[in-house]
Amino acid sequence: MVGKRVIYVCATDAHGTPIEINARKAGKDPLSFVMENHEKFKKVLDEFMISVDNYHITHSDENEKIAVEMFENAREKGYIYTKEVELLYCEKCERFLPDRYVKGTCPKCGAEDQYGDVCEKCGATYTPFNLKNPRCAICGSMPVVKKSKHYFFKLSAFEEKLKHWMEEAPLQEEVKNYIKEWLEKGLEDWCISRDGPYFGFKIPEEENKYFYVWWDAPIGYIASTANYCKKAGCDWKKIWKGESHSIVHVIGKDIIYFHYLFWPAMLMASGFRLPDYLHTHGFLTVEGEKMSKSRGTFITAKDYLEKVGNPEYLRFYFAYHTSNNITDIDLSREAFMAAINNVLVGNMINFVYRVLSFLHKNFEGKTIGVETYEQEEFREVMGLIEKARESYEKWNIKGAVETIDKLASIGNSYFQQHEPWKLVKEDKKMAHKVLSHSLNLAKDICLMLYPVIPHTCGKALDIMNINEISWKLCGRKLEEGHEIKRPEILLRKIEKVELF
RNA sequence: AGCGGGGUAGAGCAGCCUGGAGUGCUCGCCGGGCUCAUAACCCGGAGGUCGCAGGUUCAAAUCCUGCCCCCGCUACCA
Repeated sequence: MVGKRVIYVCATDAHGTPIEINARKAGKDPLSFVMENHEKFKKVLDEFMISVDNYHITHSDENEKIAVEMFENAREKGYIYTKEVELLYCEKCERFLPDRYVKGTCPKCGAEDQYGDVCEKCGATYTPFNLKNPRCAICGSMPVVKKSKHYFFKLSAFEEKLKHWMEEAPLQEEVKNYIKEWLEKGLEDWCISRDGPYFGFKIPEEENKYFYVWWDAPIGYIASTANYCKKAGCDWKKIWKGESHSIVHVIGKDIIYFHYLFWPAMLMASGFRLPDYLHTHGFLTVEGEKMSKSRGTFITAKDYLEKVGNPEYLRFYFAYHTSNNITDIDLSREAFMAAINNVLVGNMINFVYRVLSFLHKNFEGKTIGVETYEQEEFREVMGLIEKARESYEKWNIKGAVETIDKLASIGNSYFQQHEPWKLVKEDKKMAHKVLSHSLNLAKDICLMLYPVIPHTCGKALDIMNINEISWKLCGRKLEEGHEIKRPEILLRKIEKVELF
């Protein structure tokens, strides 16, 4: 909208132990299991109007090729080595067990049924070897200790470079503080291989060893770009190795260290450029609690569509609550209703509609020429338009929405003060001026809110006969005689929410 | 346990870095107004010992120390 070209790539994360195990439980092979998910995700993106330019999957030819290349590249430079390690092995399942697949009694507080790496009761951390009465989380039998050779990535070699990058890059302060801990503690080398059975890419020259999912998952960003470029005719290497583009990642706070430590180190090791910015957001809670299947507060995108319907309500709710920090955002029935009914529909959309409706009924939908935003009531408007743009650019979406909401309040207030419904009987020309000013503001509100609710704003802009969705139209007056179409209700309030 | 984030009106936030009267925003609540608009909109109001206790300072929500509570992470779960 501001004239910059954006390539938005993403992918389904296909690999890992849980996928392999869940597929098996469902009686499916991992690939078809994952492809089913992939199709579902694509559908959800589509239904929520998330316009990803390329939605790929990490189990792809491009990704395997680049993952292997980056591995070979790092190996040539001496950043990869192998080491024998002792791991727990389940003889019945014939597999090595990741920490989370071992359960037992906490060695510290004696709490039963705890994971192999952390006790949820007392918070102690340990290795699965310390766990009392260890059991395989899949079949329940007693695991044995078994040796295996594994590949390690020399993360420790990148400590200084990462420190430097963290200091220089304009990243969120909370995340910098958080990551400092790892850097100050000293980085350990990172095990990047897993024994089969595992769903992933095979490591070259190995029989039964696979890349750990977090090796190839972030490479999926590059692979998705490569896949896009194949279709769009661009050069992914220029994007990921040159300076022609900015690279921005958007992630949740649970995967911070993969993206701020391991991933940049991987890129450095194999001659890629680093991301320019990473935007990290918090978790979604429901009624103040973690989403929980047993409490019935586990909501999927599909549940939402079935129970509430309009994806724009949720888009707006998230936008209205997402600021540029890693605080969790809470989805509660009451807050949801208030945001949609009072803020979005009541204030913002209502202003747009009352203007369209009045102009259509009284002036045949035509404006007269007015110099916009010069009078006292609109003193703040140009500044607010600029503020909204800045907020969007700084990933402070909430700030942008609040600013647009304020513009709607200015509009409503202006409309009320000038009472065009009275003026139209006494001084029709004056009333016409008021409506023309109001339409300019309504147009700007729709343009600015377009990224959040594209369907509704698109509909409103179409009624206004605005065909170009561009930020540069914000603050620009409509020509004398500009005509609108017959308006219709743009967005309705929610009667009730039965999400959970 | 260690580390990170947070604790500001009934709810959700901003303000804190770079001290200057609790300053602000949204919802909710109360009172009034308007009737163009989707019981929408406008004006006014009530409501807060800024988690607790100390300290620094002429002055602390803001800086320092200790404590309490909530959330998250702690590296082969992804």
